[in-house]
Amino acid sequence: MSGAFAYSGSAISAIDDKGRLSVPAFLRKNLVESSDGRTLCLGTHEKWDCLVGFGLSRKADMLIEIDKQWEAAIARGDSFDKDAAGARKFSSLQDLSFDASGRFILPPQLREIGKLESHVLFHGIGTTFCLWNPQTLLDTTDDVPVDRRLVEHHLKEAGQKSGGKQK
Amino acid sequence: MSGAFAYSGSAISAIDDKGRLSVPAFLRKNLVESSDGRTLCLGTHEKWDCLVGFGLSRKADMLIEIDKQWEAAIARGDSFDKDAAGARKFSSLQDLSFDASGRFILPPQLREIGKLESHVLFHGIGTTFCLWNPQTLLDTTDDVPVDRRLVEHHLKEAGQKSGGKQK
DNA sequence: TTCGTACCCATAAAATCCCGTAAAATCCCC
DNA sequence: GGGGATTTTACGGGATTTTATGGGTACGAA
Repeated sequence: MSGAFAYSGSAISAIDDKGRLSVPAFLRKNLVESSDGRTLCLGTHEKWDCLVGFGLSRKADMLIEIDKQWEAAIARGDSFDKDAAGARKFSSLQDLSFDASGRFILPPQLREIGKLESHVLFHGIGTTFCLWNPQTLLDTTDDVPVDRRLVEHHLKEAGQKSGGKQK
Repeated sequence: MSGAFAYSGSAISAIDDKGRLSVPAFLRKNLVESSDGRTLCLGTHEKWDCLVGFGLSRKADMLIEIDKQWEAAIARGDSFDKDAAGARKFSSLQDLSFDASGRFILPPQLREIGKLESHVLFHGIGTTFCLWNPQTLLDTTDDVPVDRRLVEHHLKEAGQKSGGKQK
């Protein structure tokens, strides 16, 4: 079923002057399969200071999930606020399509909330992946289990590139 | 089935002097599919201080939901007033059609009830979407789970635009 | 006639597509 | 298993198309 996608790995990617950035190649295949096209769902993370992403099919799963909860509740005679559940899950989610070369436009709201500046660290965590400002990830005091050495490596790499280009 | 439409994301849209406003592009495709044409169903929200919208096909789903509630109630030995449920769901609903450029006229009653003034925040919550006065949404004490940062961002954006234009 | 509404045109801004390039990853043949 | 050849990637930049929105106009109902 659609839950068969396990996102893993990490990579860094730059945001250009037009606000575009490319989906790292290692996520792209998964996204294309899971979305039946080049679509990426992006939203704010409920707890962490980053964005979350996944393919379209996960949205359908979320809808089904809510429906199941509702049915279970009415069977018990309990009330269940579908709209509240939906708002929590869907309100920040945007469907973005990326072009043949793998790039999409990062909407300014999400960019601001995710504190994303010049570089974005993509970071698979299983059913979803996260988009971090690498510095934020290093500085965070939240309990985000990542190997800091990896982040530092990516940061160094990104620094070299942009450092080399800014003449 | 028709429930395949998951409305998500948010955007702000302005009401012009004629009372027209445009359906944000990200909702339009869904609406056209779900309505087999350019139709939008709009009504008041049962609990929140906003309007609800969706495509035509959702009306059939709502009937099914009421039926499920009724069946669940019978199974528990409770009573369930289908007519009351129907009235709650359907009486405020209007089918509106939007033109080729995506605009429709907001009926004055709905506009008043939804407290909609110059700008409307469209806000997908899964099977439906909401139309809020952004300020009302920020001020609300109801349990409406939204990322306030998003609403604030949209408000700021809208303020800049209209602020710049009002000479 | 006069209002309300659908339709048409115009425009600026934003999103999408297309083409080019250089670096990195992959292949492949001896 | 090395090293050049080919393919993929990550970007930059320009051209085209879609949006959001203002404003006019014609048509049907009151």
